Amino acid sequence: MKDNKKQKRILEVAEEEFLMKGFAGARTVEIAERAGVSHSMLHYYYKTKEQLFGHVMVEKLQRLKESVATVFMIEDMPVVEKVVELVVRHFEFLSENPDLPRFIINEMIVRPEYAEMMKREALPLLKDAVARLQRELDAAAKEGEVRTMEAATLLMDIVSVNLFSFIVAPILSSVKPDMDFQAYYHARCQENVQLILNRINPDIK
Amino acid sequence: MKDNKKQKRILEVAEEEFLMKGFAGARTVEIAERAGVSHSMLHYYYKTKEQLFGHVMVEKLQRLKESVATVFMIEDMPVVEKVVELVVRHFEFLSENPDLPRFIINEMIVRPEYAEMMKREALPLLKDAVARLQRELDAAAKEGEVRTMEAATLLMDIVSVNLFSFIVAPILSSVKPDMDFQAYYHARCQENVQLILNRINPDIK
DNA sequence: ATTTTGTTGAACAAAAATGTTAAACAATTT
DNA sequence: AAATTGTTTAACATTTTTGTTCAACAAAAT
Repeated sequence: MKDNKKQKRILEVAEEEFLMKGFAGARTVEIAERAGVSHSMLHYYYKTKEQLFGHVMVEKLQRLKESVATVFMIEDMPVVEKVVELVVRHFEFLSENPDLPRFIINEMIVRPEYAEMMKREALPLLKDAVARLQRELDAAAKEGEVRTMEAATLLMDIVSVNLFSFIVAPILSSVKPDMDFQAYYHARCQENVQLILNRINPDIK
Repeated sequence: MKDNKKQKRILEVAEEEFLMKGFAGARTVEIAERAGVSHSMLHYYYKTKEQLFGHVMVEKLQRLKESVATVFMIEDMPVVEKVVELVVRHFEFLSENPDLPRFIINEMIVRPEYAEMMKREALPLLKDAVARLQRELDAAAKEGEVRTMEAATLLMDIVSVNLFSFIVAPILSSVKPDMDFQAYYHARCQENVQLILNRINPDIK
């Protein structure tokens, strides 16, 4: 038929609702309502709330995977520049999916049944990425371009500073309601790049 | 009577349940059960789930305030050492309240009615802390002890790297089930201190 | 043109969760 | 000793939420 427009719409709204309110907080009737379809339609396409949630999860984990995959997509380039590129790309990914991390982390803790799924989906890729980065860092360290450090630690630093920039954004905006988000994000991304540069080589800049 | 032992127990369990599952996910019957009291007892002390949640919130915001207050409790001391001390104390606070931040951030987004309360409770103190730190940083910058930087940014960096160490801990432990948490936290705290030191003065160490 | 698929509405069933009540009794206070 | 407060049990009422069904109709596919 008409390309399952309504089914897609349900999924879209469900994503928003689940991300905002979590599994327990979201309401199927509200999802249907906001999606502009009848209550029965929702159950026509998705038997249960659980199933609908499953679809959202799969979709989201897909994006998380893509996020990790950006590490590989960076072609041959000096490791320092590569790290900067990594920070920026990760930051951009978060700009487009600002509340994905909060959602994932929460549902992993609140609903351990999904932790397994996430491990299967995202971990192998991540491990590979860490191993590659480690090799490059070690090589650069031999040349004295960067200090010796663990790739896993570096990645954690990158993710943590970037993530936090987004997690606190709603709090900051409630403090300063007239806050300029664009300017904030721009400044924050640069701050984060700086911080990570300092981290891999205290002598840079 | 016997010092409201049961009432306290209910609150304790409610805290755990709300922190783990959020307001929407927690169940009053389960709280009563786990607290070892009857269902009616719970409603005897706390009319509604909402009210019980309110008590938990107040308690938690109190701790958050105390966390912020540590900034003031640090006596006269060179600003660099003070910052190190700050990182360590904040890290220790998180060790004792590992899922408080996730809970607070979540409920702020999911239940905006509590955001107001949090602002009233924690923000004035925080603003004061930032202003004080800024003055000290500026003074130290004049002496060339640290680079010029915004106190708010520094605090954000501290909170973000510390927070993240805790947020990822459950994920890491699911990857390596035999992981040594004690060792992890110890290493992580030192890494974070290093990172922040680099941040305020790239020439240190 | 007919069959299948999508869609609604409205009512309804079932389940889950919250909140209430009353009787009985125990412990504590006054 | 009497009154108050804490506590349980167990039933029940209420509300909220999820999930079902069915009749009717629209749109698309065959």
